[in-house]
Amino acid sequence: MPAYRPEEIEKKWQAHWKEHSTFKAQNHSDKPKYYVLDMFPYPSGAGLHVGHPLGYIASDIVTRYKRLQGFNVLHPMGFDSFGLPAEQYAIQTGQHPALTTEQNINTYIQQLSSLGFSYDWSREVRTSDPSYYKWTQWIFLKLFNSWYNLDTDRAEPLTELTARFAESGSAGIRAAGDDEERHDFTAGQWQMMSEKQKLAAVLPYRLAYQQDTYVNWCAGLGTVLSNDEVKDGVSERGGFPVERRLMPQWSLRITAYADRLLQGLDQLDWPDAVKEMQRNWIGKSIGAEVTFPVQGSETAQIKVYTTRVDTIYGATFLVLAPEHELVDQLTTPEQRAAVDEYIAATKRRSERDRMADAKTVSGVFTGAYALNPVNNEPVQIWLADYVLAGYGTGAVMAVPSGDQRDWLFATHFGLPIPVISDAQKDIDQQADPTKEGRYINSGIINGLTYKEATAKLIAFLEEKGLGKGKVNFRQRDAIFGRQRYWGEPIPIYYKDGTAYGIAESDLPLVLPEIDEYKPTETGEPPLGRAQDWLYKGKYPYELSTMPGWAGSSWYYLRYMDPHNDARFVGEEAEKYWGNVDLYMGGAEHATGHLLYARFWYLFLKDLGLVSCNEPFQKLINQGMILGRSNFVYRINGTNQFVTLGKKDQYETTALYADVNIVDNDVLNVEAFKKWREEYANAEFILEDNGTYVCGVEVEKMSKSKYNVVSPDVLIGRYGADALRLYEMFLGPLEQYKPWNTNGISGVGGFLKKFWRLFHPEDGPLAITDEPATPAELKVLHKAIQKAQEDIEKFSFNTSVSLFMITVNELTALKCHKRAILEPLVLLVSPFAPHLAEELWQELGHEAGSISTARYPEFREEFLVEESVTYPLAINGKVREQMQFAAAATPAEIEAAVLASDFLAKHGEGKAAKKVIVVKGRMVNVVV
RNA sequence: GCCGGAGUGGUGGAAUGGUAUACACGAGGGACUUAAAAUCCCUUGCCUUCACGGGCUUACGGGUUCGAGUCCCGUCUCCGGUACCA
Repeated sequence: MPAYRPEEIEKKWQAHWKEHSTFKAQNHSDKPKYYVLDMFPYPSGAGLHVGHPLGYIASDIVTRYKRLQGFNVLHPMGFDSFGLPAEQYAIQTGQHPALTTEQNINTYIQQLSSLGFSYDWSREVRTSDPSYYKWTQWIFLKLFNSWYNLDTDRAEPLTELTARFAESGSAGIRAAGDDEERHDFTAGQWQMMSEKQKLAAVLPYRLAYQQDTYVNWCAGLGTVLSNDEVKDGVSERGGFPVERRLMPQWSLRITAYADRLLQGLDQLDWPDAVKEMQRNWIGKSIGAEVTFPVQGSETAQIKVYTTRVDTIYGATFLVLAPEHELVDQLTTPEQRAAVDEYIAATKRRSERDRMADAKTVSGVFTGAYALNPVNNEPVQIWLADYVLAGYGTGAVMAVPSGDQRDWLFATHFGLPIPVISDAQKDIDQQADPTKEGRYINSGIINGLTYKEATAKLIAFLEEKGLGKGKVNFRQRDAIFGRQRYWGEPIPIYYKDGTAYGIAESDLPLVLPEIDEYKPTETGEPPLGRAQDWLYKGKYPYELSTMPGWAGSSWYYLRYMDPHNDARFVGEEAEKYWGNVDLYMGGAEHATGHLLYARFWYLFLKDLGLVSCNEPFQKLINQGMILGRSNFVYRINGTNQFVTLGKKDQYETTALYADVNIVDNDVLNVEAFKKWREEYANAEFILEDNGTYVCGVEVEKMSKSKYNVVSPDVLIGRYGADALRLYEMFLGPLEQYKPWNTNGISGVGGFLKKFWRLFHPEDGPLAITDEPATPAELKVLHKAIQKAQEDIEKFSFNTSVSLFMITVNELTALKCHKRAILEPLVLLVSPFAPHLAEELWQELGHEAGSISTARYPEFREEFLVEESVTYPLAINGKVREQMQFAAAATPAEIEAAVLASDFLAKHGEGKAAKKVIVVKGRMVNVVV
């Protein structure tokens, strides 16, 4: 083959790999295992743009490199194929989402294959496939049939709980979750209960449970959303408003695992940013719960949660969430109207308004007083919407001298702001939350330090039964139902209004066909339209489906043993593959998917079904590739467009121009006229050199900005190997960086030069068996050393530069020797696998065998130099260079430098005070 | 506000505390060509000088060091996350 023709060799090898299942991974091997995982995509209708493959390319390089290093590598791909877009499309067109999803997946597979990824496609999974979601449902049933025992600190089967109920009732059982939802009973009472009563008693213990919950209701999507699906008060998908609403919902008790999810982070090799985000999301806080009796009431009391119990003597009022259950009871007749008005006003305001308006202080006095438990002083009870019903106890003790929010509130309503520490300053200006100093005006803790005071107060409150130390988490349980069609049916049916899990032997519960993908007339979810959809022909099924993150919470386990229909993953396969060694994906999943997947893993671990501590040992977030948008400037009120350099002479409007008709920011004017009908007669004011120059902005790639670049076009023009190299060459993997198609010609040129080392003048293969020279060996081994170092630290951009430098040097040396070029093919093969596979075969190896070869061995001895060039500096400024034998000692070098005319030439007549010689590096003369 | 991350040529970026600007794009000049594409060669941080050379430069201001893009302190800007969380 003469010239480098990527279009030919890439198709050839892709077909070969497919036909020979080159990358099929075995579940039994003597080799050490390595599991490289990409976050699987949702197959959208738009297909891939150049930003998507970035992480896949990087993980494929690691995969191929690890194979050459002798590992048995698992590198699978699949599809997160349930989801809203397909369903929205179905609503509009009536097309079954399964159909469009299938088409989209086929496009994805075709595109991914054209990039030469070495996936083991025999392990592909799709979350919407019943043979897959059978096991998603199975895990749900396990959650449904488990509770969390705080004494053993793990999940246990519900049967163990009910056995204890039968033996000794609910006494002494410590379970994760809200005890307020549960009732106490004796063993005798339990035995007297009907089945329905028993199930009701057990429900609040389950790890998958149903309960009336405040949810994020999104009317635009017709469903509830979890916290991580809501951004800035609107839905992440579609940007529809979201409001708080009380609804019966299925939830998963992720809060039971909050502490373990927090602790586990320490052992993970993850970016600090992601770990920190998870820590913040879990939001552990250590404080105390304190009870304030209500003045004039025998029974009513208000529990507050505080992290600063030491400031309790400064608490001059309490603030309750407007939704607090005692509000009605507390409100005095005189304040009734004001309170009702305030609550109504709060309800009218959407979540978004409340957030946008965080600075405004609002609140209302209930008229009631509580008693501060440490000194029995009466404190006013107020309502304000800055207190959240869902966090802590829904009530706070306000300490205006120590908390800025309380300070603003007190200032606004003219409440007292007593000083409680001798270290507090400028209390009339703002709150001072200092923990320094000693307490004043603080009863039993006067004169104590922060630590002493906290301990003393908690002991005091515990003794009186009015408080206790308490740990709180910001994280809420995860809402698990969606009122949508295109998701896994929740395997629950109702008998006489009580929820039952369907039998495991009846799984999967297959998604039924329906006539339209909309809610029913009565407002039930779409599944309400299914005809005769009843368990055992008589019991109605749950109508909500699982959220998008259900299937993605365990897919990495299924890849280990994807065709097992007896178990979610075979025991042996799970033991062999263990957990994921390298997980590559976007940072946007930091608090959603990555937290849920860890939660499910810990749960499965508790049940003895998996064998590691954490699912993903190392995580890398690839950065996003941003689009580079181009603009044209239309003179207002005309169809005239003015070039960037002259636009300031006119009143213009910037309009997007498709980047595919712009080259180096120069607009192809004819293509622009043809691009859209309204531009057919456009006129142009050009630069003086006759071109139309466009404006530029870097922003996210999206259709509406006409800045999307498709990999297909670039592969057609430069080849997949060039695209792979170029995406890596753009910059550090984790960084955000703009796409600029122009640069790809650079790596294209590199590949051609590489090819010419084997095929001089683009002629036939011309490789010699001559022994390599020391200079050539040095180039090669420098490359082996650095390529290896770079891959180990995921610095692929520098690897590509390294290859370019290496090829430039070998070209200059006119090197066409097998001894140098054969190892070089191996070095390049993880990056440009098609080219490498072709050359490997030309070099006489079996077709398609490069991935089973061994990585070349680095040998230090070839790098040893006889002489070294030292830069000579005066006071750190380099002035000259001088050669020394590599073996020269620092003393010899110093003597030689001082003996030379170096100081005379550059020393400005000063004498040398000191000479620093760094062996092999440089010489610095201090004068 | 709080928590992360980042600021180096026209652009993407490189640099174990040791010759800043590698590699590539773009730009300028040239060769080949009737011309274009492709390819190849040269120049390309800024200032100064006819030139040799010299000076300056890693967001800004300090510091540590023989020596700082790199370490420390302070300031500014940008990006991401998060936010009445008591």
